[in-house]
Amino acid sequence: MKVSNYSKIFKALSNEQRLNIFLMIYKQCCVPKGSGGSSEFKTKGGSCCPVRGIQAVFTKICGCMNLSKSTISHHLKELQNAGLIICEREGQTYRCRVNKKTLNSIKEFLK
Amino acid sequence: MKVSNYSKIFKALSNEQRLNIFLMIYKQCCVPKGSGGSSEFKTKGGSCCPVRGIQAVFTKICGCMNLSKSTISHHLKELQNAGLIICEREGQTYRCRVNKKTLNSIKEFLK
DNA sequence: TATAGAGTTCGATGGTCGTCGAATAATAGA
DNA sequence: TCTATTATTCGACGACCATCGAACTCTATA
Repeated sequence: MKVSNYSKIFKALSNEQRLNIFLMIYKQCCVPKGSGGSSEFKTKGGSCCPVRGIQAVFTKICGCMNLSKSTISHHLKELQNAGLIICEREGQTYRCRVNKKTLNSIKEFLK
Repeated sequence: MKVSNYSKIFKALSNEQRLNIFLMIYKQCCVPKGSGGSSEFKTKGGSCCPVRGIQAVFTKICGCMNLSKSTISHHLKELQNAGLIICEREGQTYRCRVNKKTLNSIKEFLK
Protein backbone atom coordinates (compact mmCIF):
# COMPACT_ATOMS: atom_id res chain seq x y z
CA MET A 1 0.00 0.00 0.00
CA LYS A 2 1.19 3.51 -0.83
CA VAL A 3 2.06 6.10 1.79
CA SER A 4 -0.74 8.30 0.46
CA ASN A 5 -3.15 5.51 1.21
CA TYR A 6 -2.07 5.30 4.82
CA SER A 7 -2.36 9.04 5.20
CA LYS A 8 -5.94 8.76 3.93
CA ILE A 9 -6.70 6.17 6.56
CA PHE A 10 -5.19 8.32 9.28
CA LYS A 11 -7.14 11.31 8.01
CA ALA A 12 -10.35 9.35 8.39
CA LEU A 13 -9.45 8.72 12.02
CA SER A 14 -8.20 12.24 12.66
CA ASN A 15 -11.56 13.74 13.52
CA GLU A 16 -12.63 13.04 17.08
CA GLN A 17 -16.29 12.54 16.26
CA ARG A 18 -15.46 10.23 13.40
CA LEU A 19 -13.08 8.28 15.57
CA ASN A 20 -15.87 7.89 18.10
CA ILE A 21 -18.16 6.57 15.40
CA PHE A 22 -15.49 4.16 14.32
CA LEU A 23 -14.98 2.96 17.88
CA MET A 24 -18.70 2.61 18.29
CA ILE A 25 -18.76 0.29 15.32
CA TYR A 26 -15.61 -1.42 16.47
CA LYS A 27 -16.89 -2.05 19.94
CA GLN A 28 -20.51 -2.54 18.92
CA CYS A 29 -21.66 -0.10 21.53
CA CYS A 30 -22.31 3.58 22.07
CA VAL A 31 -20.33 6.48 23.44
CA PRO A 32 -21.95 8.43 26.23
CA LYS A 33 -23.04 11.92 25.29
CA GLY A 34 -20.78 14.67 26.55
CA SER A 35 -18.13 12.31 27.86
CA GLY A 36 -15.36 14.67 26.86
CA GLY A 37 -13.86 14.77 30.29
CA SER A 38 -13.58 11.07 30.91
CA SER A 39 -10.13 9.61 30.87
CA GLU A 40 -11.07 6.63 28.78
CA PHE A 41 -13.49 5.51 26.16
CA LYS A 42 -16.32 3.81 28.01
CA THR A 43 -19.43 1.83 27.37
CA LYS A 44 -22.58 3.24 28.84
CA GLY A 45 -25.39 1.14 30.17
CA GLY A 46 -27.97 3.91 30.29
CA SER A 47 -29.93 5.59 27.52
CA CYS A 48 -27.41 4.52 24.95
CA CYS A 49 -28.00 0.94 24.06
CA PRO A 50 -25.42 -1.52 22.85
CA VAL A 51 -26.00 -2.80 19.36
CA ARG A 52 -26.47 -6.53 19.06
CA GLY A 53 -24.09 -8.65 17.07
CA ILE A 54 -21.19 -7.49 14.98
CA GLN A 55 -22.96 -4.60 13.36
CA ALA A 56 -23.91 -1.09 14.37
CA VAL A 57 -26.75 0.79 12.82
CA PHE A 58 -26.97 4.34 11.54
CA THR A 59 -29.95 5.23 13.72
CA LYS A 60 -28.25 4.00 16.86
CA ILE A 61 -25.21 6.08 16.10
CA CYS A 62 -27.38 9.14 15.54
CA GLY A 63 -29.09 8.58 18.86
CA CYS A 64 -25.79 8.51 20.69
CA MET A 65 -24.13 11.57 19.23
CA ASN A 66 -24.94 15.22 19.16
CA LEU A 67 -24.58 15.45 15.42
CA SER A 68 -27.09 15.79 12.64
CA LYS A 69 -27.97 12.84 10.46
CA SER A 70 -26.30 14.43 7.48
CA THR A 71 -23.06 14.85 9.35
CA ILE A 72 -23.07 11.25 10.50
CA SER A 73 -23.86 10.08 7.00
CA HIS A 74 -20.90 12.11 5.81
CA HIS A 75 -18.57 10.65 8.43
CA LEU A 76 -19.66 7.11 7.64
CA LYS A 77 -18.87 7.75 4.01
CA GLU A 78 -15.40 8.98 4.91
CA LEU A 79 -14.76 5.87 6.97
CA GLN A 80 -15.95 3.76 4.07
CA ASN A 81 -13.80 5.60 1.53
CA ALA A 82 -10.79 5.00 3.71
CA GLY A 83 -11.66 1.32 3.75
CA LEU A 84 -12.04 1.29 7.50
CA ILE A 85 -15.62 0.07 7.57
CA ILE A 86 -17.96 -1.84 5.32
CA CYS A 87 -21.58 -0.79 5.16
CA GLU A 88 -24.59 -2.52 3.74
CA ARG A 89 -28.18 -1.56 3.38
CA GLU A 90 -30.51 -4.02 4.96
CA GLY A 91 -34.05 -3.08 4.16
CA GLN A 92 -34.66 0.29 5.67
CA THR A 93 -31.60 0.32 7.87
CA TYR A 94 -27.92 0.56 7.33
CA ARG A 95 -25.44 -1.81 8.91
CA CYS A 96 -21.74 -1.22 9.36
CA ARG A 97 -18.83 -3.36 10.40
CA VAL A 98 -15.12 -2.85 10.70
CA ASN A 99 -12.88 -3.87 7.80
CA LYS A 100 -10.30 -5.97 9.59
CA LYS A 101 -8.09 -6.12 6.53
CA THR A 102 -7.45 -2.38 6.71
CA LEU A 103 -6.98 -2.49 10.44
CA ASN A 104 -4.37 -5.19 10.02
CA SER A 105 -2.46 -3.27 7.40
CA ILE A 106 -2.25 -0.24 9.69
CA LYS A 107 -0.91 -2.43 12.43
CA GLU A 108 1.62 -3.86 10.02
CA PHE A 109 2.54 -0.36 8.90
CA LEU A 110 3.22 0.79 12.44
CA LYS A 111 5.24 -2.25 13.35
CA MET B 1 -5.32 8.09 26.98
CA LYS B 2 -8.41 9.98 25.80
CA VAL B 3 -10.04 9.47 22.42
CA SER B 4 -9.30 13.09 21.58
CA ASN B 5 -5.65 12.35 22.11
CA TYR B 6 -5.68 9.53 19.64
CA SER B 7 -7.46 11.66 17.09
CA LYS B 8 -4.68 14.22 17.50
CA ILE B 9 -2.07 11.58 16.79
CA PHE B 10 -3.95 10.41 13.71
CA LYS B 11 -4.30 14.00 12.56
CA ALA B 12 -0.56 14.41 12.75
CA LEU B 13 -0.17 11.41 10.47
CA SER B 14 -3.01 12.40 8.16
CA ASN B 15 -0.95 14.66 5.94
CA GLU B 16 1.05 12.77 3.35
CA GLN B 17 4.11 14.99 3.54
CA ARG B 18 4.10 14.86 7.29
CA LEU B 19 3.73 11.10 7.23
CA ASN B 20 6.74 10.95 4.91
CA ILE B 21 8.74 13.05 7.34
CA PHE B 22 7.71 10.77 10.15
CA LEU B 23 8.71 7.69 8.17
CA MET B 24 12.00 9.32 7.32
CA ILE B 25 12.70 9.75 10.98
CA TYR B 26 11.34 6.31 11.73
CA LYS B 27 13.47 4.59 9.15
CA GLN B 28 16.42 6.92 9.55
CA CYS B 29 16.59 7.51 5.86
CA CYS B 30 15.20 9.73 3.13
CA VAL B 31 12.37 9.50 0.66
CA PRO B 32 13.25 10.02 -2.99
CA LYS B 33 11.95 13.24 -4.49
CA GLY B 34 8.88 12.79 -6.67
CA SER B 35 8.32 9.17 -5.80
CA GLY B 36 4.59 9.60 -5.76
CA GLY B 37 3.93 6.78 -8.14
CA SER B 38 5.87 4.08 -6.41
CA SER B 39 3.91 1.33 -4.77
CA GLU B 40 5.96 1.39 -1.62
CA PHE B 41 8.01 3.65 0.55
CA LYS B 42 11.61 3.20 -0.53
CA THR B 43 15.10 4.14 0.50
CA LYS B 44 17.18 5.87 -2.14
CA GLY B 45 20.89 5.39 -2.52
CA GLY B 46 21.45 8.49 -4.63
CA SER B 47 21.41 12.16 -3.73
CA CYS B 48 19.40 11.48 -0.62
CA CYS B 49 21.68 10.25 2.07
CA PRO B 50 20.75 8.06 4.99
CA VAL B 51 21.14 9.66 8.37
CA ARG B 52 23.53 7.92 10.70
CA GLY B 53 22.34 6.42 13.95
CA ILE B 54 18.91 6.73 15.45
CA GLN B 55 18.40 10.37 14.69
CA ALA B 56 17.36 12.39 11.66
CA VAL B 57 18.26 16.01 11.20
CA PHE B 58 16.25 18.96 9.97
CA THR B 59 18.64 19.83 7.14
CA LYS B 60 18.63 16.30 5.79
CA ILE B 61 14.87 16.29 5.74
CA CYS B 62 14.82 19.61 3.93
CA GLY B 63 17.23 18.28 1.35
CA CYS B 64 14.98 15.33 0.61
CA MET B 65 11.65 17.05 0.25
CA ASN B 66 10.25 19.69 -2.04
CA LEU B 67 9.04 21.82 0.83
CA SER B 68 10.29 25.05 2.30
CA LYS B 69 12.17 25.11 5.58
CA SER B 70 9.30 26.85 7.28
CA THR B 71 6.85 24.18 6.20
CA ILE B 72 9.08 21.41 7.45
CA SER B 73 9.59 23.24 10.71
CA HIS B 74 5.82 23.45 11.02
CA HIS B 75 5.33 19.75 10.30
CA LEU B 76 8.00 18.75 12.79
CA LYS B 77 6.23 20.82 15.42
CA GLU B 78 2.95 19.06 14.68
CA LEU B 79 4.60 15.68 15.04
CA GLN B 80 6.12 16.80 18.30
CA ASN B 81 2.84 18.16 19.63
CA ALA B 82 1.22 14.83 18.90
CA GLY B 83 3.97 13.15 20.87
CA LEU B 84 5.10 11.14 17.86
CA ILE B 85 8.66 12.39 17.80
CA ILE B 86 11.11 13.88 20.23
CA CYS B 87 13.42 16.64 19.05
CA GLU B 88 16.46 18.12 20.64
CA ARG B 89 18.75 20.93 19.69
CA GLU B 90 22.33 19.90 19.49
CA GLY B 91 24.45 22.94 18.91
CA GLN B 92 23.43 24.36 15.61
CA THR B 93 21.49 21.34 14.45
CA TYR B 94 18.29 19.69 15.40
CA ARG B 95 17.90 15.99 16.03
CA CYS B 96 14.68 14.02 15.97
CA ARG B 97 13.75 10.52 16.98
CA VAL B 98 10.55 8.57 17.20
CA ASN B 99 8.71 8.41 20.50
CA LYS B 100 8.19 4.70 20.87
CA LYS B 101 5.86 5.16 23.79
CA THR B 102 3.30 6.90 21.59
CA LEU B 103 3.76 4.38 18.81
CA ASN B 104 3.08 1.59 21.26
CA SER B 105 -0.06 3.18 22.58
CA ILE B 106 -1.44 3.51 19.06
CA LYS B 107 -0.75 -0.15 18.46
CA GLU B 108 -2.46 -0.99 21.70
CA PHE B 109 -5.39 1.22 20.74
CA LEU B 110 -5.86 -0.56 17.42
CA LYS B 111 -5.61 -3.99 18.93
C1' DT C 1 32.09 41.63 17.00
C1' DA C 2 31.03 40.45 12.25
C1' DT C 3 29.52 36.76 9.50
C1' DA C 4 27.52 32.56 8.00
C1' DG C 5 24.72 28.69 8.78
C1' DA C 6 20.64 26.54 10.91
C1' DG C 7 16.15 26.77 12.36
C1' DT C 8 11.81 29.65 13.87
C1' DT C 9 8.17 32.90 13.58
C1' DC C 10 4.96 35.75 11.07
C1' DG C 11 1.43 37.06 7.86
C1' DA C 12 -0.83 35.90 3.75
C1' DT C 13 -3.40 32.91 0.77
C1' DG C 14 -5.82 29.27 -1.43
C1' DG C 15 -7.77 25.01 -0.31
C1' DT C 16 -10.03 21.51 2.48
C1' DC C 17 -13.00 20.09 6.45
C1' DG C 18 -16.98 19.71 9.71
C1' DT C 19 -21.23 20.98 10.37
C1' DC C 20 -25.99 22.26 9.58
C1' DG C 21 -30.84 22.42 7.69
C1' DA C 22 -33.63 21.61 3.84
C1' DA C 23 -34.81 18.98 0.07
C1' DT C 24 -34.74 14.52 -1.93
C1' DA C 25 -34.75 9.47 -2.50
C1' DA C 26 -35.59 4.79 -0.99
C1' DT C 27 -38.13 1.41 1.57
C1' DA C 28 -41.85 -0.89 4.29
C1' DG C 29 -46.29 -1.34 5.55
C1' DA C 30 -51.27 0.29 5.82
C1' DT D 1 -50.84 4.31 -3.73
C1' DC D 2 -50.36 7.03 0.47
C1' DT D 3 -47.71 7.70 4.51
C1' DA D 4 -44.11 7.21 7.86
C1' DT D 5 -39.50 6.09 8.53
C1' DT D 6 -34.79 5.96 7.21
C1' DA D 7 -30.86 7.54 4.98
C1' DT D 8 -28.55 10.62 1.21
C1' DT D 9 -27.50 14.66 -1.26
C1' DC D 10 -26.97 19.58 -1.74
C1' DG D 11 -25.52 24.24 -0.83
C1' DA D 12 -23.74 27.22 2.46
C1' DC D 13 -20.55 28.85 5.83
C1' DG D 14 -17.11 29.44 9.27
C1' DA D 15 -12.97 27.23 10.90
C1' DC D 16 -8.85 25.07 10.21
C1' DC D 17 -4.76 23.46 7.34
C1' DA D 18 -0.62 23.41 4.14
C1' DT D 19 2.30 26.12 2.08
C1' DC D 20 5.27 30.00 0.97
C1' DG D 21 8.71 33.89 1.37
C1' DA D 22 10.56 37.27 4.29
C1' DA D 23 12.22 38.63 8.48
C1' DC D 24 14.08 37.16 12.60
C1' DT D 25 16.84 34.59 16.26
C1' DC D 26 20.28 31.65 17.84
C1' DT D 27 24.79 29.47 17.67
C1' DA D 28 29.57 28.70 16.22
C1' DT D 29 33.57 30.44 14.60
C1' DA D 30 36.86 33.62 12.30
